Amino acid sequence: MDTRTAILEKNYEAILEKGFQGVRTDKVVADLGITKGAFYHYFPNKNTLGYAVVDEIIYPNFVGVWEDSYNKLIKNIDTQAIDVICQTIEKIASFSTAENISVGCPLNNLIQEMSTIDENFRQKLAAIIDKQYFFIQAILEKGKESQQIKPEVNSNEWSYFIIAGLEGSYTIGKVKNNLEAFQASIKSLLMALKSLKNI
Amino acid sequence: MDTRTAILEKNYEAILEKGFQGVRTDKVVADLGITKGAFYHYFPNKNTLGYAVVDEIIYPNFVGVWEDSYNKLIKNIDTQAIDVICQTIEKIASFSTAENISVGCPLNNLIQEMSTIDENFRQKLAAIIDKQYFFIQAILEKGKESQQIKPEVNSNEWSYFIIAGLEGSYTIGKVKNNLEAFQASIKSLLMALKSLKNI
DNA sequence: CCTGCAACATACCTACAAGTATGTATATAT
DNA sequence: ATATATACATACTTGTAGGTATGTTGCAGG
Repeated sequence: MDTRTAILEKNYEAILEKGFQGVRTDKVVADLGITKGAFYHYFPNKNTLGYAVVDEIIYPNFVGVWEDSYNKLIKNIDTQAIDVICQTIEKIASFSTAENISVGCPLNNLIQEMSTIDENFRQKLAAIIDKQYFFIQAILEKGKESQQIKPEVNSNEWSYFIIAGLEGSYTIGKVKNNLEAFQASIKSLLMALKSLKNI
Repeated sequence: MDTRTAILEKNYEAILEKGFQGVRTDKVVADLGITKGAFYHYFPNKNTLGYAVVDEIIYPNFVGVWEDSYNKLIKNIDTQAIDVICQTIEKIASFSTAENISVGCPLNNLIQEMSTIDENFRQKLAAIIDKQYFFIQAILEKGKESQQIKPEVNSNEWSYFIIAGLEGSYTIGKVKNNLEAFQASIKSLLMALKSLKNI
């Protein structure tokens, strides 16, 4: 792996543990056997590193799953839209374990920490939410078109709420350091979604 | 107002703006016309100030609304449990404006920023969530007892999910710096809650 | 009236995070 | 073979956050 990628990924891990402001880039890259010089060769400053982590690691990770699900739905036209969403949520949730639940959701963490104090961060993180929203809303609209979903369901409101429910569940799991609480919250989210189905 | 309270409240405001780690306590108290000496007279260190903010400001604020609602319900026995919850959420949400939505939820912010890097913070913040959970679950159980709520509703799962939905909605509003997105998400939460009513 | 403590102010210290300046080895092009 | 750029390492600088040490003032109690 090239050095720049290694720096990015190690810092991503460090951000998960300590938060962006808590990261000491020189100590992080020391774990890679390299020094400050290498870091500042690839990144002009710490903030730029943070932006790169968001754009190159978090964005593809957090948008990709929803994009995949959307593609799955339009290819497989008889698939239930709500089921696709539920499966995606279950897939996302399955990455959480009792050991890692306390780190929370990387996206959520950065939003809370950085979006008020750095406008660049805010915009880049908002772009991720916007893309997630885009695909979820498209899925919901597909479901409404094919009469799988109740017509009174507002896809705009529900798209935001699905993201909110997910992120909020991470918050619960993180602060309680408890996987069961996270999963309990997710279960209600899934149940609420199933109630949107046309009977 | 006494000096200690003034220090607490000013720092609370600063934490909202900058996050706990971003707060410079000496600059904060300078706005009060006092100096570092006063701060360290009342607090042994910065972390202890943070704990006091959580215990003395955030806890009563964020638990109080749910406690009030619970008390309202048990006094007024013909009140609908779900309606009480929805009204409480609406009340909480009504504090958010286009101007302050970017600040996010103080509780949420601190959880994301501090709960992984300081176990004391985590426990104090978790205690708030636990109390909220306690009252919400009690309200849901009351509703189930009096057959206002569908029997298949799991009050444990839904209590967490209500908190998650609220906090997650704040996250959306904060990162998008957009009150409408926050309110849209809240609307879905309210709709989901109403679907729990026995018909 | 004087003693002692509460309630601050002022000045100082120390660690360290972020960044800079410079050096050097290796590869590549000419 | 030489020049040049890339990819780092090393050493240094600077600002400042957090905390300490030492005043100073005023008032309450004996």
